[in-house]
Amino acid sequence: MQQKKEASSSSSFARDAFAGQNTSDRPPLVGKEIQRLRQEHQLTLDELASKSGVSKSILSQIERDHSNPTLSTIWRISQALKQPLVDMLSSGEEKPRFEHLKVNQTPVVSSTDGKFVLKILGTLGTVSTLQWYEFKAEEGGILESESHGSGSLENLTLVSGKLLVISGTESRELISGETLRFLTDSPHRLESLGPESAHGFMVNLLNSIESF
Amino acid sequence: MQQKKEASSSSSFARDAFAGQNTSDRPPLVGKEIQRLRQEHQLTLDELASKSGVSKSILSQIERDHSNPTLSTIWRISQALKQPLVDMLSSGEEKPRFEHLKVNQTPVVSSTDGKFVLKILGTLGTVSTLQWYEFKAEEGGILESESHGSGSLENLTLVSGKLLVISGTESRELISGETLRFLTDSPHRLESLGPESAHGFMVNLLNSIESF
DNA sequence: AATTTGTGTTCAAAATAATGAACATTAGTT
DNA sequence: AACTAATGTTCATTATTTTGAACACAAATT
Repeated sequence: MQQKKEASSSSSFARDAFAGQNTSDRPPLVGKEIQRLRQEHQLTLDELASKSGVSKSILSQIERDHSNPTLSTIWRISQALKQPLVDMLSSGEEKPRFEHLKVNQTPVVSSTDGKFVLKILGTLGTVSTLQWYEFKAEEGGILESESHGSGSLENLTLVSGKLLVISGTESRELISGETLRFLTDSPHRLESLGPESAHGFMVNLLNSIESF
Repeated sequence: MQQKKEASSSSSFARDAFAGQNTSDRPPLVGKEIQRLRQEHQLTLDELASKSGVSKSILSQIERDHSNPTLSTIWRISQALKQPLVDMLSSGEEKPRFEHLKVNQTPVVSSTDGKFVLKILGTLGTVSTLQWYEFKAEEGGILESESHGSGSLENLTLVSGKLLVISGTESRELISGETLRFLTDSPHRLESLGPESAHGFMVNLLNSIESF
């Protein structure tokens, strides 16, 4: 179960198979990105190895694209670098696109207390690629949302009122006239701070790889 | 570390190490997602195997999370399923980021008489063209637009006021709260009828639609 | 019912990713 | 310069993914 060509070089992976730059017909080359992140964190290979549990020899090879890492290896590295796995692979990945289109009705969603009303103005795509909304919320009105999936981007414009936006561990306060864009690949929450009722628009881009 | 049990089973990967559901302290389990996509595309393991170049045996194992796939393997599968690689790994990833646009950072376009003000809330893409706007128009304010190209669709929501929309030979009158979708493959024109100033929101999809 | 056809699962073997130790290479000190 | 410390690369070995063929099972056909 061993021995073939390549006695000296431990692998023929990248040099032979993936010589060129990633032109989206080859697996993404994560090497340079990982190296960049490691150096940004001021870590040596040894340090990253002990932090991630991945041996430094394979780290060295991966950084030079001489090895084809497994999912768990990439994942352990991304954890050690506190970088979402997805971001490490996204360099040189495909761009957002719109596929099919089907225009639906415009349903209204409201919170249980009726204080937050969301009007879906339009939806694009069979797989929900794009949605846009108008919303109005009385003081204390809250909208809780689940994750919309990786790469999802929400664009919120507040016409009037005051709004608190919480996404992941971060939060922002919006005042009238401001626009906020944020990734919605984690649960998030909107809260109208009042006293004036909040009124605004939202455009949601689902599965758009490119962040802003 | 050395010496594992498991003589008969080809791998000890998932059953032993990643038994539970992904609680974001383990590599993402892509199996179910891949299987879902394959079935959505109505492909058998054999068909996906030949499309992707990945052997069906390993496909079977990956779908049941009995193997820890290689980056190139995941990538080949994602290509065959026409699914961005990143989306297949999306379960259990998070990374919220914000871009906060202050009031004065929002570009504004206005007609020469200053009666029609268009606020560009956001633009997506050098690739796929999507734009959305907020607008306010005093009585008599007019916005004239050239054709946006075949298949372009404009989605207009009026928050307040009265608006006349003319596209090609057709025209519609909008009142507060209404939404209008119309093709903009010919010159078109918006006019605020007053007396109250018109205020609304627009989403423009360029070259992405056949009909609605 | 028996046979064929289609589909997913397991098996033994081969390819290769991952590991720890040895080696090479640079950078910093004496 | 020579020595040392720190960092990255290569080597030999081990562990695991990947493959193609054989297998099991079910659905459809005869």
